[in-house]
Amino acid sequence: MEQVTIKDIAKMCGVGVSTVSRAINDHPDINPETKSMINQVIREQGYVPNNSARNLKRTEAKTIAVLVKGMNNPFFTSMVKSIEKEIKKKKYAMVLHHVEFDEDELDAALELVKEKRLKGIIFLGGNFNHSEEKLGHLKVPFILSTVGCISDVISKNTYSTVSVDDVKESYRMVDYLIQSGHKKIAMITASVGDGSIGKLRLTGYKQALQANQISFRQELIRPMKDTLEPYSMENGYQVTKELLESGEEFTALYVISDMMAVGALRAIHEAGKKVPEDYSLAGYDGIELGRYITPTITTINQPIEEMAKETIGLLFDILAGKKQHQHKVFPGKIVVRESTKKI
Amino acid sequence: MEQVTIKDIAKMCGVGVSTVSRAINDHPDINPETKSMINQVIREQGYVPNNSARNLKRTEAKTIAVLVKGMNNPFFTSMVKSIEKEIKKKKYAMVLHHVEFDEDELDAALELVKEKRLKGIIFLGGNFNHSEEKLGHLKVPFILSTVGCISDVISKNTYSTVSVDDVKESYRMVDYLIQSGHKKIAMITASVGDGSIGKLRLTGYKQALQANQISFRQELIRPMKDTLEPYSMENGYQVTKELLESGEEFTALYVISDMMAVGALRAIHEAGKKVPEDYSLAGYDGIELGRYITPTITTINQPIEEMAKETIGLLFDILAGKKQHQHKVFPGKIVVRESTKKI
DNA sequence: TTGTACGCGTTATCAT
DNA sequence: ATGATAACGCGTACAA
Repeated sequence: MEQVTIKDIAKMCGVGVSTVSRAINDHPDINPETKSMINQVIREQGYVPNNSARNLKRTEAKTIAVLVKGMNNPFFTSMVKSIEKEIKKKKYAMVLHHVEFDEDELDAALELVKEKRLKGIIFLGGNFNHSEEKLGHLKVPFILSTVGCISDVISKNTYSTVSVDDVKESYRMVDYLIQSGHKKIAMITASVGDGSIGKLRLTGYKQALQANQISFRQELIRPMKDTLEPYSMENGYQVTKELLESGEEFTALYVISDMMAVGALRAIHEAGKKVPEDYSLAGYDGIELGRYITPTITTINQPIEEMAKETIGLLFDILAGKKQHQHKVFPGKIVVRESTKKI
Repeated sequence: MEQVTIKDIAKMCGVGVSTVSRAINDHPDINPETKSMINQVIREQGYVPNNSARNLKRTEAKTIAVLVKGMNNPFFTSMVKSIEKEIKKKKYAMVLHHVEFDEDELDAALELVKEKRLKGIIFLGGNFNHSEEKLGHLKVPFILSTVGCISDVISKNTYSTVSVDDVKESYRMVDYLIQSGHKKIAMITASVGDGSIGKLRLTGYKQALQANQISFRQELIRPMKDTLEPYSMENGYQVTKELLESGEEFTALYVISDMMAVGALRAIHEAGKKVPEDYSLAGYDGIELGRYITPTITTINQPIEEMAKETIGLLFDILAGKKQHQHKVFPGKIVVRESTKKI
């Protein structure tokens, strides 16, 4: 595997390595002729600079990383796209990295920082309950965007967050269902062990019930299955199926994510029932699919574009020393579509 | 940004760097006591080895890369998951890399090989029409899995392919529609410029028509829009909408991908028509969503699991020198669901 | 404008 | 079992 290096190119061109380096990196101090000659040879040889060596040598690179937990959720896909657009505007490079639900995003971040000389990190999704000690090792500024609850152990001024108020938005949705005449509202939420987003949204649910003098019934709360992929259609499908078969009465079903709501939709259909005639169905996230599926799904829309803008804007302001770490909360928007109705 | 290096750890432990290195990499020649002592310090300091330096020094790494073109298609997500499982079985590491539709996957591959010392590459999706010259620079074995047509300029024994026969499977689907009594079959295919998968599937369509003595009508062929994201729901939605508004008559609509079929479904619904009562609808890919949406979508199922297994198996056999490059074709399977009916 | 030489953090090789 | 040291491929300060 005789890989061609910068030295080989230099030799072939009869110049020094630094000259080749200058040609590659568009340095000013170089004769245009030598430069084009070198580029010619580079192309012929199919020479590609070794990124490892570059990263090793470079003191700082204009790159920021985006770490996504849970690649299956299309909500994050949209988020990443918006973020990427913003990063490109700033003439920075983005590296995208997925971590599985059972992986440690902080470990991944720590590695990436060393490897790529990152300027900053954006975490998307997941829970992020890490010890302060370990977090202390992460020296670059980072922003938690759409991340679940953060253990309050960590002082809030070491990082930023950008998200919607999950309790409030969840409240908004449940309250809307109640105002629509629903009293028996079932909910599919995160698994019991999950202390994050699922818990917050459940809190919103409880508050809405309480504010409307409806008593809370544990039987209506259905955690997603640990045995299936979290937030997946299959998970929503199975849980809904069990709910229906349990015979538990309800008129509305509030599902913690749109993807799961799609599964719920199918389970209801297969049970011979209709949405919204027999059951109203509400989701959360505002993914694209919710607008295309029939019936279209009533949901809480997270302002993806704005959140992405804010995330990047904030990160760069912090990098420039213009701002301190902050905790931005964006208002969600309830989008009423075909899957819910008044009763 | 004083990052702690292996030297610092060595100094702290009062040992040499090589000893630390041995501790990190589970080398045999090391005293268990020193090893645990070193690991202790490493944890305390939150030391993380620099991957760039490792990759630079290492002669070979047990990693293979998967390059995906078009991250929005859930079909690839499943494929990647299956592939990852297989790679892990072999005790190799996988690096996943997304490239946009307008990026050059070969450039990305060339970079990655140098940077990560890859053993092999798997390309997923896209077209892959590269010059033989440029392809020659890619020294590691690679496999094209579910990739569109490959320019026949390149000699077939420099790479492997694993895929279904797009012409045949497309034929199968269209023939099924014809056997179900459909004669006016509209099709949504790739944009005109795209000489890949779209073209092959169109060929299958034409052949099926011909075999059944149905004349081909250009008006029924609707390319996806270049202005929208390829293979997206929105694209399927818009194209179907135009098709319906054009007044062109048809009884079945065959869409080149399930994701676009979802968009088509919505467009038909909004036009006040029903699937399958007014129009039969068929997709291609066999994504999970097709089983959950109502009506469930008749489609061509690609045997993801088997293809993933074969892809990895083949790659490792080639690496071991046990096999030459091959071109495996898997049979697709038509899955008849609710979205089509006999007329 | 161009070339030489050093160092980035790590692993591999060789002594010890 | 352990330590010193030479690479790995590149960017860059400095000399020419």
